[in-house]
Amino acid sequence: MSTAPKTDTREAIMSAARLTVQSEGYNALSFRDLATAVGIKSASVHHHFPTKGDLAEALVCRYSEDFSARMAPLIEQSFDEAIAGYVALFRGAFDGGNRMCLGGMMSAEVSALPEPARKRLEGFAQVHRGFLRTVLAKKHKRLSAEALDVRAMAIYTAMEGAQLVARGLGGDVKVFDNAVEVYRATGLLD
Amino acid sequence: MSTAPKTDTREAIMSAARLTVQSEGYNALSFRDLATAVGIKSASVHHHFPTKGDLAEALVCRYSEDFSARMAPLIEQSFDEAIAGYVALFRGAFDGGNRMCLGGMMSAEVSALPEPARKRLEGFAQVHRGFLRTVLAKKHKRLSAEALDVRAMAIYTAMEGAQLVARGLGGDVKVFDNAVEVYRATGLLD
DNA sequence: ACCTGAACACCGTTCAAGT
DNA sequence: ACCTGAACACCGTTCAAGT
Repeated sequence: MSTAPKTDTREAIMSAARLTVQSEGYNALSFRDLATAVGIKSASVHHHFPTKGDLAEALVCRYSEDFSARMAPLIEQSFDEAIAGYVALFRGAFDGGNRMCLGGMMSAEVSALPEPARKRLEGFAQVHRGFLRTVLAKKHKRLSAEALDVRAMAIYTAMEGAQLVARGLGGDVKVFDNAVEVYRATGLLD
Repeated sequence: MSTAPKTDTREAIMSAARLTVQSEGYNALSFRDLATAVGIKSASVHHHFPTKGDLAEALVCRYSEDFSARMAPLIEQSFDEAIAGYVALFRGAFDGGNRMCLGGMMSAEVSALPEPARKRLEGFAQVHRGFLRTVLAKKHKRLSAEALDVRAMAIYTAMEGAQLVARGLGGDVKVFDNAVEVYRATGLLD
């Protein structure tokens, strides 16, 4: 297999870092805490990720891949099911800890990111736009490619906002659910 | 007058801190940089704000007041004008630097905030809910108070999301404008 | 009341050194 | 290749000391 066990130190660092970024933020991420979590010393983390910015880039890249993989099976489903599944991916952040989409968190902290990591953030937005464009295209056969893209992005931004605000209010899933229900009722998710 | 000149050190600290939080984030805010900006020493900042958390609380509180003051004149206008004015308040963040709503930024970094500051964040959400509820009530005479509240919050979350994502994509106002246009076209802002 | 220098335990990063 | 201790300039915070 080309995909080895992959339970090595580098993977352990990324795994621990991802959770911390989602719950505390990138600026709150510490190489020393990370090192302690995986059982090495702070200086050793730099062997796998020369700078914190390099780790940020790897994290956004990996998160995009993971999100993409979880959206993939939804494409074959009906429009309503695909949208519901997409919403569920964001809603899942509230299960077990007040986490947040890593893309949304990094968007807030973009000023701390080096250029390569910012590019990955654009890639993350592309992943959402691409998925939603495909889903929307099923239902809106007459919309132009541009119109589908713009509409796709609006759904993505609305989901990030519902998650951001609900998180700020103590991880109140009700706030998230209520917002999504209005999105649906008013037609944003049609 | 009860409102004195107010150009004292405390105000200077809050003013500088607000801009830094909006552009870099709360976790990136440094007491030492703040001290340098206002011409005192790091330890002196603690005389005005004992802890960083106290400063956070004061910042969210003040920001809520300012936002509320800027929304107030919109209430007397027509529904469309009020919504347009509300959207403009969020759009203004992109003028001069890639800033972000302080409430949105603090929502992402909520884990770093002490309880009193989190309460102020709830107050900030209340300010938006209260304003939008009043505006929506003009148009939707038959909606219940609860329905108006939920709808108001959904508009607030959608605006925060459009700003968050646009900021993440390099402060691209086009992303923000496009998202708002879809919000409007689909009926979320009706 | 308002400010300060010095100390504390933190932070990312670098580097020479180990295996 | 992978790890380490020690050093650097940073961070929030505390405190005794100044005016």
